[in-house]
Parts: sequence; C-alpha cells; structure tokens
Amino acid sequence: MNDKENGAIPCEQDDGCVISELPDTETLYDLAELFKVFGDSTRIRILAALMGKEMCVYHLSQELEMGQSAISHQLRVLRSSGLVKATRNGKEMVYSLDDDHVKTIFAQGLEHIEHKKN
Amino acid sequence: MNDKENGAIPCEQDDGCVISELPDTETLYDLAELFKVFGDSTRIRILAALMGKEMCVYHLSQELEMGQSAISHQLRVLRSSGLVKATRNGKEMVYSLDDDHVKTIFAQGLEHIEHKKN
DNA sequence: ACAACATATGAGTATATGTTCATATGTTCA
DNA sequence: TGAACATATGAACATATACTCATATGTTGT
Repeated sequence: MNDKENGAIPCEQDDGCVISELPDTETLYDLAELFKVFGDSTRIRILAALMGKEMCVYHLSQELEMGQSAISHQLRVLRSSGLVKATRNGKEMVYSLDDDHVKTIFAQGLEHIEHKKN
Repeated sequence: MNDKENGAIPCEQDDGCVISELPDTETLYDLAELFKVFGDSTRIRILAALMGKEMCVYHLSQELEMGQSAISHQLRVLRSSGLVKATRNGKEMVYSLDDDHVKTIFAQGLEHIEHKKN
C-alpha cells in the first residue's frame, strides 16, 4: 500500500466534467491564491458593491461602514489580483470590476450556498 | 457627499449579468466563508485530487506528501463546508466531492488565471 | 505655491489559521 | 479480547493577515 502514483492525474469523469485536464500543482497554488482573495468578507463586499456600479474609495468606505485605509488596503489586493481596476477621475479613484469571471465565480458560490440550505 | 444609501443594492447590469439580485450582507459573509475554504493550497489540492477519483485519507496524504493529521484536519473543514463527503469502507474513510459546483468554481478560477496570463 | 481634499502606504498590533505532536476513537481479524 | 491498522481530535506553536494610526503622495482650484 505504498505505491506512490505521482505525476499526471487523469480526470476520469467522462460526462459533465467541466475540467478537461487536472491542473498541475503550481497552477493549484495560483488557484488557492485567487480564492484567498475572495475569502475575506471585506473584499467580497467590495466586489458585490462594484457589481452594480463603479465606485470611488470614499463611497465604498461609506457603504461598507469602514475606514478609508482599510478599504484602500483591500482594493490594492483586489487590484493586484486583476479582479478590480481603477481609473482616476479628478481627485477620486474610481474602481470597477476587471473580469467577468468575478460574477460567474460569485454566482457559483451562491448556488452552492443555496444548494446546501435545502 | 454624505448621503448613506444603505439597504437593497440593485444590480444595474441588464445583459450578461449572472446575478439577478445582489446578495444581502449576511449572504456575503457566507460567501466569503465558502471561498476561504477554497483559499488554501492544501485544501485546493485535496479537491483537485478528488476531482478524478475518490480517495482515502492515507492515499491523499501520500499524493500530497503531507502528514495524515494535516490532511484529516483539512478534510474536516472541507466536509463541514459540504464540499466533500465521506463513506466508510472497512477501516478506511473514502472521500469524494459532494457538490458539482466545486468543479464549476474551479473551472472559473482557472479561466480567470489563464485570462490574466495573456 | 498653498490649502483642501482624496487616496495610498508603512509600521504596529491583535487575531485567525495551518501544521505538528501526542493521543483518542473506531474497525478488522486472529 | 487484544493487536494492528486507519482516521479523528485537541493542544501548542509559528505564521499570515486584516485593521488602525500616522503620514506620504497626488490632484484641484485659488
């Protein structure tokens, strides 16, 4: 029972398998890194707020009832992950979603939650 | 500039919007909690391993080259999130994915990463 | 250039979290 | 029942991380 089958891991599911090939370890680390960004309530709330409209830092900190600095710090994380982009409008920095996948990932997460409630 | 528009936040996107209605704050906390589970490399690797086949704890710890205890601890997290289920087979506990959303969320994350590489 | 405003950033701190070690629980077979 | 195996669990420790405070950077209008 000590056979070590490392290396390529074939996906054995034929139908309904969304992933044709299982990702290598390095990619999995990147994936974890990405989901870690989604895994914070402040950042999730920022993303949700930006889902409806683009917003500046000040309005975000108002809507989430948090300090400007905290929001700014988290926006930096979101930005460096490519989930959010910023454009300057005078003194303001206007943030908006930078990837349609954000919405899809969001939706799937919600479906999971709803699914588990029943 | 001190108007506080709390409460329901309508989604203003008409087309291509996967989320018909923006979730309330409580749901957003649940969402963050869910993604937090995905946001760890060990757990992601476990999920990836289970994507091809169901596996027992021992084999998982071999494939990930980690201690049995660490794997077991993380399996508990995955289990309590409803991402993974376990059935007993003799002395072994056999783990498998408990939700198709896992694959979809995975796939979306991968697409985001691929998209950002270009 | 200066004042007022908006955002970004670094240091410090408190908390959360993942791994290890030791041990408990549970199962099989003789 | 007892030994061997497989997994689960609790405590302890080290690391990661989110917020706050103070301050720097950047922009606009006078």
